[in-house]
Amino acid sequence: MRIGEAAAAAGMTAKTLRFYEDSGLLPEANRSSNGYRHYNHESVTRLEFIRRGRAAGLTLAQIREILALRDAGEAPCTHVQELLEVQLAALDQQIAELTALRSSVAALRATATAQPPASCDPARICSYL
Amino acid sequence: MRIGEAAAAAGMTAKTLRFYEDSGLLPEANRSSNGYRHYNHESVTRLEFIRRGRAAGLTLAQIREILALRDAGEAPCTHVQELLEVQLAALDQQIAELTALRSSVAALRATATAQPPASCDPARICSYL
DNA sequence: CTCGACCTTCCCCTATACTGGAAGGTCAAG
DNA sequence: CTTGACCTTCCAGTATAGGGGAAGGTCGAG
Repeated sequence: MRIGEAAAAAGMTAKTLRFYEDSGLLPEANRSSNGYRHYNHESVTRLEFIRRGRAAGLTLAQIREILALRDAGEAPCTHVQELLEVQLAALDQQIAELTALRSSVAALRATATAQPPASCDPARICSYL
Repeated sequence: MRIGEAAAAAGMTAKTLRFYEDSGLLPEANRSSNGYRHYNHESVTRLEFIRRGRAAGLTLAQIREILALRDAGEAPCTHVQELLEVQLAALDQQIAELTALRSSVAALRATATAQPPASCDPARICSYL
């Protein structure tokens, strides 16, 4: 299949496929005599792998690393597990920080709501914020 | 205090402070007669707020919006309160999305961990990801 | 034979959040 | 008086993940 079809099958654009090829996530595509890239089912599987990795929050660099291991004939499973552990820890950290920030903003709102309307003088900086 | 000292106090670089000023996250700094910016404790508090927001995954645009509420001298307080509500909702949304992503990654890890090593066939893309 | 939908390469642009470095001014210490 | 550590502005580059659009080649349908 040609690039547009493969891209659609993987839920991406042709532009993205060329970008992935340039970025080393895809091998250089086979070309027909007219120079068109063509892809097979395996290519689409690889693209879906990339898409799922992105959806899981992996960077293209991380995905490239996994694919490189696979292409070298080495089972990436241990490496994938390590990457997932790292990703989980990062997410936990991020969620904790965001939750703390939410508390801060909620406190601001609580203070703002508790202010008597009379203190809301447009000429003043709303100091409770 | 001068820019380097304020930056160090907030765990940033002087470059970043100038960038934040240009980006509208900091008001134009007061200058000494020699043109040096100078800052006070309040400035550092603001910088720390920004840093916490960044650590929590907020964009500078989001932080700028929250800070604009702090600075909203002319805004009617009801409007300020509305904006705080919007910010809170945005934070809740962001926390929900991160939490969903975390579940997704945790599920991937669980599947990966449960895979018998024998199924990690180099000829296959790790199908559990 | 032309039309439209594809495809190609090429280069530049987007947004985010800085970072580096050049060229020059300021200031306290030795 | 010079040195070095600051500070100033301005211009340019980095990394990420693509997107826009030009200029041109290819192909099946009408």
